[in-house]
This record gives sequence, structure tokens and C-alpha cells, in this order.
Amino acid sequence: MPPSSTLDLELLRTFIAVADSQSFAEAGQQLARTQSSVTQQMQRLEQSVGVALFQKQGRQKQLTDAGRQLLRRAREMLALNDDALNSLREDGLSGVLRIGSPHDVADTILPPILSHIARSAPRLRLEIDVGRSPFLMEDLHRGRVDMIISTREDPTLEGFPLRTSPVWWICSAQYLHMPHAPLPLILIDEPSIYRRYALEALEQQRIPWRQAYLASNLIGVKAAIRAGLGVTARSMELLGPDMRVLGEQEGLPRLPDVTYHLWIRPNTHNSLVRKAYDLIRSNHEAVYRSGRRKQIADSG
Amino acid sequence: MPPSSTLDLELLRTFIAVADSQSFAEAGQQLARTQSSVTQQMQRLEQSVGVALFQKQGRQKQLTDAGRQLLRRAREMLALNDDALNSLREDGLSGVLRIGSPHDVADTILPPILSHIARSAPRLRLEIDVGRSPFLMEDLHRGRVDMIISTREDPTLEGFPLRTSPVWWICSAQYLHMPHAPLPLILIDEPSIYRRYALEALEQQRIPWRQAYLASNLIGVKAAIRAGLGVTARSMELLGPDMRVLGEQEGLPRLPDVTYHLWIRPNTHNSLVRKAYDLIRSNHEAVYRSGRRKQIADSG
DNA sequence: CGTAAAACATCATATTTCATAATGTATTTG
DNA sequence: CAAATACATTATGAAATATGATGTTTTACG
Repeated sequence: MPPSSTLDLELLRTFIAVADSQSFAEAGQQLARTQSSVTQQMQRLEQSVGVALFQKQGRQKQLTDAGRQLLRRAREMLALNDDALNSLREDGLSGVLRIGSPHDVADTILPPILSHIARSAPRLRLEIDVGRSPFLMEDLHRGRVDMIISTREDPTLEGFPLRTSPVWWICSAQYLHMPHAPLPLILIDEPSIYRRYALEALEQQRIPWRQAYLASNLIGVKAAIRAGLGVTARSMELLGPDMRVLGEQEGLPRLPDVTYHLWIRPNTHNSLVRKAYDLIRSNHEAVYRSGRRKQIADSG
Repeated sequence: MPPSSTLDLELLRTFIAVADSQSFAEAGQQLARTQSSVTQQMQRLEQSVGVALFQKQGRQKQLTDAGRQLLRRAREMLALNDDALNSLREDGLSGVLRIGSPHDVADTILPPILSHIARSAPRLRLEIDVGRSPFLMEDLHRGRVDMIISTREDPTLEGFPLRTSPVWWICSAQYLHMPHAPLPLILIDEPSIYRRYALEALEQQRIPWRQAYLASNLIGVKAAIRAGLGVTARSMELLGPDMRVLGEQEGLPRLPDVTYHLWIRPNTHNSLVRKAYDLIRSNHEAVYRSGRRKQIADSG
């Protein structure tokens, strides 16, 4: 049989189940098929792509490089498939969903999430409130927004991690670093997780600093960076083409990573919000799951 | 039969053929199937998505809203399918591909193209040369790069249109417009299509102007805009969050659109370049074809 | 060692799916 | 109104696919 030009999404679904469960038999159980059927499906899948997806490892099978590559695509294709079906079903979400987001996230992490929602629920209207994390938290508690993205944690909320980003010392590309002068910091009013990280790290290493600019929001921080006023600690999401990163060669301390979470109020009964949350979560997990569970031979 | 949760890409392929040819029978011919088979496939497809994709229009069928929606997704899913298969086949492209691009394109149009190439041909190394269009043209003719993206046209080259963008008057968000003073222009040295558009339009409407800044590349133009030195004519790709657009309420003339083309040398024999070009082109057409051919009922 | 269990492969077979060919129905054309 | 057009329906046979039984290889364990 020649390699085909159109994959069978059912086979890909089985393929994913096999990779996730690390077993042909268990994948079969999950999908209500026999082990024999799974074996034959995987044989057909290999034929249709024309390359080996598995290799023998003892009495098990593990993924080849091509297999891991296909696994990523398969998740994407099925995520697209699910989106397409979701958005066609007549019970599609409609109404207004209010999302709160910090400025940097609104520029970087948010767009793909919005586009995903917009595609899955075309009749859903989105309202984005851009502001600072602590106030967003407050807005969420008060019900002024339905969900927020934030680096802050709040055990009274329900949420899941979207992404973990490194925090860097960021300055203008033109900024000239003076190793022995106090570090000119661009700060944001309390409370800010970045402010805290920066000051704690400098404190600990006894690095002198001065406040070069006090901003009340990220637009101000960006403007101050662009103007070359100094340095600020921020996740890589802030970084623009006219900026650069200072590191250990400039004697600046490493900073902890931050994790962006998507938060909603716990026990949210509004089914619109709940469904949208589940939608985002399931797509996020479908596409980014690689590495969260151990996968067959996915040791690289 | 209940609606399924996994679409059949073969059915989607037929669906696309039907939409493109506006006929069940012709779609069947294209795919070497009978008309009867096409009819049954489309019935199955409708059952599997659970909504009507077609409605009767005389003795023909036209797409419903849901149908048009699915059509877009179907093109995307098949583009993804083709990518996945391409990148798995062992004859995958490998080597170095040198792409020339203007600064604004490198920030906007280029990334999705690069990511597409990287996904389809993971063993291909990409080199990006960022520069100004006229020089890129020269680089391409001289063989210093393999393909370029440019707003300029050159009948001696082979290429196809990637995107058409409106050209706007762009300035800093803080820039204060003085209606009666000569318009402070941020210009780029000759030759530039934007420079030409701007000056011709101002000339024609007898709007006085002065040169506020002369840049030699886009980085300089951006810096001058951010510094609030004046106004420049550029496609929307340049627009950043700290900029805004001046329009007819400020008395500025409309400007012609520009079309970005992907160009290669004609009769390129280097099979790497040729294949990469075909890859980009076919994916581009698969996803963006909507509206180029007339589609069934795609009058909205 | 050697036997049992585990994990996937193979095979024969029954079932399901799907395309075809022939025919039917509705619509438009002249 | 007859012919032509465009899609629908039906019966049927061929191809694809799942199942259950059995085979092969590897590991576990006494």
C-alpha cells in the first residue's frame, strides 16, 4: 500500500492514546477497542505516513523521532478538529466574556488564547480589561471580570498554569551599563511581583540601586525603558526589538521564573464562564501536554 | 447516527472540492469518484458535524453559514495534514535557505511563514537577511539570497502575492498634529515605494510638507516616529502599540495599498529553493484561497 | 533454568463501510 | 411540455476494519 496523502484522524486519536498510556492494550481499553485493533491501526498509520513511528523496546514499543514529531502534529490536528466541531454545534457559547489581563500578557500570551476562543465560539463577545495584576485580582473577586491572567497566586481562586517564563533584567538596546554606579531601576508602585523579585535579589547580593523612574503601569515602564532611563525586572514577554537583556556578565543576579495562571472565581456557576474556562483549559492541555505525562520513549 | 467527534479528512477534501467547483458532479470528477459517492460523502459529513452544511438553491446546493465556517477550518486542517506528512517524509528539505526581508515584514508577515517552513522542513536551516526592498531586489538578482519578500514588482522575477496591506499615515501616539503647519515627514532615502506614494499624494493635494527626519532604514523610521518627530507613510505592518494613524479628519490624503510578493529568480533550478517556494505557495493558497475562486453561495 | 505472565503480532472471519451503477425526483431550459 | 441538468435514493458488491483466537517474543519469578 502506498503512503496516503490524507491522514485518518481516528488513527491519530489512537496514536495519542497509545503514546499517553504507553500501551497498546490500555489505549484499546480507553477507546473501547481490542488490542488487536490498536495494533492494526498503528500499522496502518505507519504505512500511511511511510515511516516507522515505533521501535521495539523489549516487549514494548517506543516512539521514534518521527513518532514524536507526528505526536505533536496529531495533538494540534485534533485540537483543530475539536475546535471546528465545537464552533459548529448549535449550542455554541454566546454572550459576553470579560477577561482581565496585564499589559505584557495582552501583547503576548493573550492573543493566541483569544483567537482560540473566537474560533471555537464565534458568537461569543470578548471584552478585555488591561490592568495591573493586583487590581485584576480585585476585579475578579468583585465580579467585574469573569477571568484573569495573572502571575499572582491566590488559593481561594480556581485556576491552572498557562506558561512559565524566565524573568530578566531588561533595558533599552542603547542603555549603557555602569557597573559601579547604583543600578538605575525602573519600578512600578507596590504591589508587584517583579518589584519584589528585583529588590529581594539586589538586597541579597548587596547591589546598590536607585529608583530612576516610578511607573504606575506597563506602558510607563516600556516608555522609561525605551527612553534609556534604566533597567527593570520583567518576564521575557515584555522584551521588544529595541530592548536587550542584562545578565550575569553585568553582575546582575538571576531572578526566579514567574508562572502565568488563568484564574476564575471558584464554584463559578455561570455556565458561560465555566464552559469558556473548560474550553481554554482543554485546548491548552491538548496542545501543550507533551512532557507533562511521561510518554513512550519521550525521554528526549 | 449520532454526530461523531472526529472528522474524516477525506470528506473534508471532497467538501472543499465541492465548494471550489460549485458542483457535486464536478467535484466527483476531480477526485475520480461518482456523483453519487460525493452526495453520500456530503451527507455523511453533515451527519458527523450535526448541522446542515448545504441548502437547496434551485437544483443546486449552496453553502450555509455553518458550511462556510467549516470550509475555512477544512482548509486549515488539510494544510496542517499536508505539513505533517511533508515533514515526516524522508525526502524532507535540508540545507540552507537564505531569505531577504524588509524590517517591517520581518516583524509581521515573515514569522508565520518561517514557522510554516520550519514545521514542514525541520532539517532546513533558515538565514534571514533584513534590509531595504531595493537592495534586497539586488541581492536576489545577484544570488546573495534565495528568495525575498518585497513590495516592489519586477517582471523579470517569478513570484506571487502574499498579502495586500493598506498604507497609512503613522505617527507616535503622543504626536500633536498641526493642521496648518507644513507636515513634518519622516522619510527614507530613495528609492522607496512609500516615499513615492507619500510625496505624490501630498503633491496632488497641494499639502505643504517638510522633511523632519531622513532615515536610512526602518529602525530609524521607527525611532523617529517614537520620538514624535513627525509622520510617515507605511503599511499597517509598521504600526506599534505606541503609535497611531492619521486619517482624513486630519486632512491627509488616502494612500494606495501595497502588495507584498514573495520573489525568487525565474527558472530557479536549485531544487531546494524551488521546493521551498512551492511549499510556501501551496500552503498559502490552501489556507487563503477563500474568495479567489467563486465559491458556492460565498457571496457574503 | 523453566514456566507463567505480559505485550504486541498475526490470522481467519464477521461486520461495517463505502463506491458504483442504475434509477428517481425536482428544477430549469428552450 | 419535453429534454436536460443537478442532486437523491437504492441495491449490491468490494474493500476496509474490528473481533476473537492464537502465535511470538520478552520479562518476571521461583
